Amino acid sequence: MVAPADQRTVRRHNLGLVLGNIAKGGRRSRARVSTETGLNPSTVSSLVGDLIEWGLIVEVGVEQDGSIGRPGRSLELNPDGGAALGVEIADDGVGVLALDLVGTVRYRAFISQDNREKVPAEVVAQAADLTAEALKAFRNAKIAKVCTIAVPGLVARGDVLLQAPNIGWNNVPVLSIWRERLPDVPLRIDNEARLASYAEMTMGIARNIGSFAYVSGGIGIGSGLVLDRKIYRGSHGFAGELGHTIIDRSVPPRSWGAQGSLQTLAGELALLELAGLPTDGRLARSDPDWTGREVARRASAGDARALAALDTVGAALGVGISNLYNLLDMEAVVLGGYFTHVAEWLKGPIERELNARVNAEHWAELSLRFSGMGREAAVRGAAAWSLDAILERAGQEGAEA
Amino acid sequence: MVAPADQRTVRRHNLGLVLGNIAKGGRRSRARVSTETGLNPSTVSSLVGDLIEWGLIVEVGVEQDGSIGRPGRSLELNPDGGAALGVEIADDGVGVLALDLVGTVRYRAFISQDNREKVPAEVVAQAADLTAEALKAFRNAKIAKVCTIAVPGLVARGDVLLQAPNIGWNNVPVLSIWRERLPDVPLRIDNEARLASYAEMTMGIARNIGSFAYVSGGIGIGSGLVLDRKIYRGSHGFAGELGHTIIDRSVPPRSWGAQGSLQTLAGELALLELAGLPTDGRLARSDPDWTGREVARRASAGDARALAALDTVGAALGVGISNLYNLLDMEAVVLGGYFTHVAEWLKGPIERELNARVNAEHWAELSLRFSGMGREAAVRGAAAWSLDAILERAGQEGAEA
DNA sequence: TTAATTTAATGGGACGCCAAATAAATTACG
DNA sequence: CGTAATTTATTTGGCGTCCCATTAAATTAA
Repeated sequence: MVAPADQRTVRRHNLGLVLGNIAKGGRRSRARVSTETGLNPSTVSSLVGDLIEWGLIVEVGVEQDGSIGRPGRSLELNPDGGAALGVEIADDGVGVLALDLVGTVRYRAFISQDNREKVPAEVVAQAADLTAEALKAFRNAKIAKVCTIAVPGLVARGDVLLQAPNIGWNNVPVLSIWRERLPDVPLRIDNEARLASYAEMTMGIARNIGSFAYVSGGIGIGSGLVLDRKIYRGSHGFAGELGHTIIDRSVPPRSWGAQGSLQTLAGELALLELAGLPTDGRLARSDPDWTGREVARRASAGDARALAALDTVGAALGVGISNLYNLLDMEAVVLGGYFTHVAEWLKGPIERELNARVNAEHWAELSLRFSGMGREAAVRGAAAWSLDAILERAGQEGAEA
Repeated sequence: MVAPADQRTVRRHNLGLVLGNIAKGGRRSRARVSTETGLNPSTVSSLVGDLIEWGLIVEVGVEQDGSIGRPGRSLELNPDGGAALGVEIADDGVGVLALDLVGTVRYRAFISQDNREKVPAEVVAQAADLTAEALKAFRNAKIAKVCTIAVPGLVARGDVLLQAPNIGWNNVPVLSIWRERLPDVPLRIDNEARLASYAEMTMGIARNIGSFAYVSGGIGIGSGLVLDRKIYRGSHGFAGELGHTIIDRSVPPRSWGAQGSLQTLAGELALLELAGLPTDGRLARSDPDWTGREVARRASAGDARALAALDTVGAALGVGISNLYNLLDMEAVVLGGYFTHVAEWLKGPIERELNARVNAEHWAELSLRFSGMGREAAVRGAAAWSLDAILERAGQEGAEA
């Protein structure tokens, strides 16, 4: 069922257009907003007037670029107009990142701890406390706030963490725990890889790319799909389980995963075993960067087993990615997680497989990239997602009143 | 870049809303349109007035349902308001289907011939001639016409058929050949499986399903992805190559396809070989239903090799579909092509694999269905796609003038 | 025959965009 | 140094579109 449109619809749309133009393009005059959006100057004046009145944007002096004519009055998002919060619950700790409306970091914190041994409700409460702390970085207490939590598992209906195998959580009612602590901060929950992909799209290596997949290497292999500039979640929110995808049915099963799935062939444990390193070492220590760094160290030193392991893992990953391309025909794949530490050795075998298997390759240039955000990808994506929510809601709600 | 909105935007939107309501819901009064769309009765009157003036809808008498009050005046799409044409170029022939705006079939034809031996340009010309013939079924020559061609291969930029392995075509400039013959009929080209999926969504077994995949079994295995009620084409139009997806890297290569791809393991040729039937038999005869019917006949008769072959093929297909579910989390998969003829034997092994491999299965009910449209799926989808194009364009263009 | 009910059309008001005119602030140039 | 040129922002008026309230029309119920 599609909603009918009326004048308010138009206003809302154009408010969002102006706000988005300033948010994405940065400081600029009304005149520039007018030419870039295609809206009439007088309309822009009117829209900007509303946005200023609501405290979303501010006038910050005049533009002094020495050009002819009356100088424009610079508009900017009001930094104190809102708090965009991102929280990450990972196996090795809890992190928080707070952005103001301009996108500058106001607060950043990370508590290192092994969440596999913790009680889920306590960790969520901890995250809420950390968020409350982050909010102190904002003077005005009455501003718009939104928080997004990145979790390493499946989320159902946007409120319950159904399953997070790496930290052993099941059916954690994240939203209701949160509401007890911070009832006035709206919360959204989403999968870690999905939010990381959002970070790559908004401020990472996948800017200006319409459709891509972010593939994160850890004990499991998660992925976030961005199709036509929108996060794709699937009908029930379970999309992107690339690690469970089967690429080699005939391979004998391993102790840590399904037979022939990408994650048993290219996950951290596979790499460790192939490289002759103890797999229980990774499980014991909770540093997610250890495997990548250690294998990279050995490969640099010329360790034959490490090099062979990377070739094998890269080939498996290449097959998985070729399946992605053949199904979804994206423009790029961004690799994150442990993959980034061993990028130089993975690139070759992955591209070898892509070349052999992807038909579209002949016509379309597909691009393989590695994330540059390291461990922060998920929190940053979460905060960016919150920021978008605030801006979107602002444009909508303003038009109501 | 997003376009600014103004009053015309609103009018266009609401025109589309009214037109769509009548198109999808069938004959109804202005009052009903008003309550169902949420538009004010007076607004609906005004919109309907325009649509009638432009010849898109007509008033057909009054509603005589015996209920109290003044009876409504029935509105309906004007059957003679447009011609929606669908053409299919398959390996075994060329078909055409013409719908009027109400969706009733006005013309239907199929020329049986082996297109592998034909010159591509001639076949396209043939299709154009057939379309010209179909147009004679419409009295008014000045109505809106749109034609969509379904082709068994990859289409680039919506105008060139890049590659159709089953009929051996490459780089056929379909659109320009068409323009020489029928310059006044706008043409769209798309992949056969993609259009078949559209048919399943609009009038087939996938009605009311938001996200699903149509998987078509032939010599190759093609698929059409519908995500959130929209056909997904990918960045370059190559999405849905499920057949090229690797599910069993370790399997020895076959003569007819890539090593371990779904299509070498579950395509027609694999089934024939496993069932002990000659594969060159299928290639020689150009009846796409032969394999399915023959194997079904043997399986019904208790032929052990045929039964074993179906089990093997079903298992491979099950793995391929489980990969689809794990990646895209759809609500259903619709099987078409030769699969429909052997549905009863495939269902078991497919569901076995899904059960074992799809994680989401625990929470979401996924559904496996078989197409009921047979060979007509693609043409019907093509015609339906044309119909939608006409209606959409009508709403847009009307508002311009 | 009258009342009740439902449908469709009509007129007035409000909203929001655009276009044109006006005011404001700066540079360019004789 | 003063005027012209240029660009920015605002104001005013007109127009399109939707909604609301009213009226007219067409039917059933009593």
